[in-house]
Amino acid sequence: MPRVSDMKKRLTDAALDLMWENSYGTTSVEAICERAGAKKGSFYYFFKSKSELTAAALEAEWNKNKANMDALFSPTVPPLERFNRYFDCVHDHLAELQEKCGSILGCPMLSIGSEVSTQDQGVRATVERIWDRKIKYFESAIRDAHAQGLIVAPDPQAKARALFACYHGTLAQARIQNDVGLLRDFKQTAMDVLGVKHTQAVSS
Amino acid sequence: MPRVSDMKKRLTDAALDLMWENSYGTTSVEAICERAGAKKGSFYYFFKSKSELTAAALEAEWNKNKANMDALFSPTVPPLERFNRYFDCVHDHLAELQEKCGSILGCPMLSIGSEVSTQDQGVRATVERIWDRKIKYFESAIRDAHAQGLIVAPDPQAKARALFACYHGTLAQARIQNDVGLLRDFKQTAMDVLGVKHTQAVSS
DNA sequence: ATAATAGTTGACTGATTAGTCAAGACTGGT
DNA sequence: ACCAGTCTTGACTAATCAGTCAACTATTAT
Repeated sequence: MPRVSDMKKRLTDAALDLMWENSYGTTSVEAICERAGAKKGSFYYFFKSKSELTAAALEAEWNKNKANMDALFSPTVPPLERFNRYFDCVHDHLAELQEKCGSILGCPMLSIGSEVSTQDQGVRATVERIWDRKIKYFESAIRDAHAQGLIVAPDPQAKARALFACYHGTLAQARIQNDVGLLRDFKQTAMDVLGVKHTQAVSS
Repeated sequence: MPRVSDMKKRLTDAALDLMWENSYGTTSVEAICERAGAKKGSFYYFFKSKSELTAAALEAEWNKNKANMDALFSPTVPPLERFNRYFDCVHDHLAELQEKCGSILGCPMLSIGSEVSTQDQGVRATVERIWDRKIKYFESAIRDAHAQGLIVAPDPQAKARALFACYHGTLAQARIQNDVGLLRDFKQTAMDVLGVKHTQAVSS
């Protein structure tokens, strides 16, 4: 069997970078190719459309982050501490990206998903699928916190979805206002949403 | 003085409709003109770019909604009840739009703002400016609720910003998942964020 | 070494895009 | 009636876009 190529990965990486920093709509196939060092023919050898590439890029991003998520939300970590570590991790990552590109970029899945949701069911469904996986981390931590009496959450899934939505709203605001401030304050808001009894019980 | 025209309003209305249902990027000047019944020359008579039109459309939308916001957040209404009425109002509006176009559309300023934030400072700043006005309604209601001992919110502005972000996250999720469910449940989440003592104290 | 296969290339199409412009049409105040 | 000024028109440019294709090249298992 013949030559092997890392072009597929280069293309998905380039696409996610550009779409995250700018948007889905303003990221042209040409620009993706240029950043990936590919010609358009190569692009269409691997993907049959920009839409399909985007779905692949989001899945690839998930696979890159999964191990880290597993570590952050390890059952060996106290449940509320998992959230603190996760929020810190995202905050630090976005702050680092801000130094490179000058902007707080928020969550690429929210930006892309909101942009294409009424027009591209493939990408929309991919975002939904990945989010369902991410929410499971929240749900499990909430269930553990409830079992330990740290919070009252008779419906962990609903609570997880609510917190997930609140967090993504905060990420979106941080992007639009280009301000990490809200992100830093979110840990407190999260504890409010979770209904934690005594705030200062959880350290960072 | 010669003829008067409602074309400016027709154009901003058409633009907001299309951008809300689809996106900023996929809404072409041609499409806006077609819906408004204008030719491209008219468009560029009133606006010098799509970006400028968008800012004008968002401001026009604000002016359309302001009176309603003033009524919903009237100081004559019990403070926590203001939120309930506001969330109901947005919910009903989005549900009605869903019947027309098949999708839950979320908040246009979040969708548009997130899409253009790194590329169009004019539109970005417009979104920020309008949001600052909207947050004032939240802030005032929170301050009143605090004064009445319904909640503990020593920093009403921060609390208002946090709640605003959470709500917009929920709107974004509702759009991407095309599901009103989260929106219906948000009233409870809002009470959690606000730190309301007894949930059922507020009726709807 | 060679052939089957995976990957690459660049030139191409046709559609769509934002934005321009000069000429003309309509209308309200006088 | 008529004109100043507001608005409308349609044809235009030049750029960019997604996507196609046939020919080509590099690799690797045998």
